[in-house]
Amino acid sequence: MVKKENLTQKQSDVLREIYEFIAANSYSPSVRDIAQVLGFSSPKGAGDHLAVLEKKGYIQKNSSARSIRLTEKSLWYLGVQNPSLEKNVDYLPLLGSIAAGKPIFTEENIQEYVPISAQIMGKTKGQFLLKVKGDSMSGDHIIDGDTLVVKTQNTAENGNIVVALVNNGAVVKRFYKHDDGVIELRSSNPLYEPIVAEDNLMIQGRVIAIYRNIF
Amino acid sequence: MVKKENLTQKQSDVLREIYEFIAANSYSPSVRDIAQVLGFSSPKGAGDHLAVLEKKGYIQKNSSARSIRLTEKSLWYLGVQNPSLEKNVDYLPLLGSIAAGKPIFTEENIQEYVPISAQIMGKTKGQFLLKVKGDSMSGDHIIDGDTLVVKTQNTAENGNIVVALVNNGAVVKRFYKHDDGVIELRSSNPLYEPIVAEDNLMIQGRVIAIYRNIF
DNA sequence: TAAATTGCTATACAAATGTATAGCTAAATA
DNA sequence: TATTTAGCTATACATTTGTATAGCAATTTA
Repeated sequence: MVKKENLTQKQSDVLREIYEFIAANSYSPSVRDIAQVLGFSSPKGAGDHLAVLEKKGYIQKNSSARSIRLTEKSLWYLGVQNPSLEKNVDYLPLLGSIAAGKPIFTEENIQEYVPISAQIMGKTKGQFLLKVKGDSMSGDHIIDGDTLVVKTQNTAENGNIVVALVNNGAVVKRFYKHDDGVIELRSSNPLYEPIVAEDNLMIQGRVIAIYRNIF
Repeated sequence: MVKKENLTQKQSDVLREIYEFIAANSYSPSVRDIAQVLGFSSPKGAGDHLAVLEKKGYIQKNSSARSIRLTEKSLWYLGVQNPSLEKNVDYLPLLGSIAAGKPIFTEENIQEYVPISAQIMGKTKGQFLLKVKGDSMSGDHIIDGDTLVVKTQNTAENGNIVVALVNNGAVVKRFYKHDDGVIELRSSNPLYEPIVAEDNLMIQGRVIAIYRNIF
């Protein structure tokens, strides 16, 4: 499961209501609009939530009327697309170097939110981006600097290219589970030895797409 | 020339200002915001223009603060894209099988327009997408089914991966020009013979990025 | 256990905002 | 020529709106 604990349930409700309002009206709700839908009798309740949401980076606003804007972070958090007219773009978090022992979707791990075409990508719920380091998967034509689109999942089928967390951090490998239960993570470059099952091996997701810039 | 006579110059100015404001702020201007930029000393001047623009179908609004929305008609009129999307997404044509002897950017060639993240792609002017067929470039880790992002240009430097039009259609190859002027298009898979210069060889563009779906 | 945070109610207020009234000039139209 | 339309100025006003003050209860954190 992806960790989304950065917001409380109430804060999440408020954020979702803002999204719903903008999706329906194409302009931002007022503080009182939010309070009314959430059942608050005072604008202050909603106003306090807005302040928290802004501090945590989920919205932007200023002192003008109806000036709330959803950030890319909130679009990813809600698992929704940009509410403004076109329905083609999703936002995926680009993760930096993933350290072992910590949840993968922590604040420090997320470098930026990248808009991705839903049209060529399909549904992007629970996906993230990861930069490839090294040439251990060159046999699968995945090379250093490539950006991977990873679908979050904690199991895999034999032969899947997965992102896994082992002792020394995150690795990209082909997944194989033997009959005796031993898990093997194979590089597709023969120069690299396979990693054999360890207790603390955790599958983070499956690679479903690759992006590469050629300069 | 497309007729754009449905609006007067002043009305057009007001409409453009609304667009500029939304593009800059991601929320609608107030009546007074518009009046100020246009140099009116009264909100009524701007308000009258808004009423006309709404009656003519260029905007929608209600009595709420900052509730102006641009219609598709106005986006077309101004020759712009949705201001909230324009920052992040460009549309690139995905070309089908390119036949020799015809211009590359014909209507029949364009299968669809794919929204592409400008953030990971950079400037996309004059670019197009092309599906790879065959494994002749597998040595460069470009394989069958990959989608190429191609920058339109009719020259290339040695070693560039280019899209070229030869007798039998479009090919993706590495470009080399010898001292004697002979042009050689090399596959990176040794199983394929190089193509040597022909009179009707035309460079269409250079490959600047690759996208691949893994199922 | 003490302090901070969350999540509100109730009330108030100044500023922002949409809209109305009245009227003016210049240009276009009938 | 008379009338309408476009394009404003000046002023006013009722809401809408963001925000502040004061306070309370429950929960979480230190």
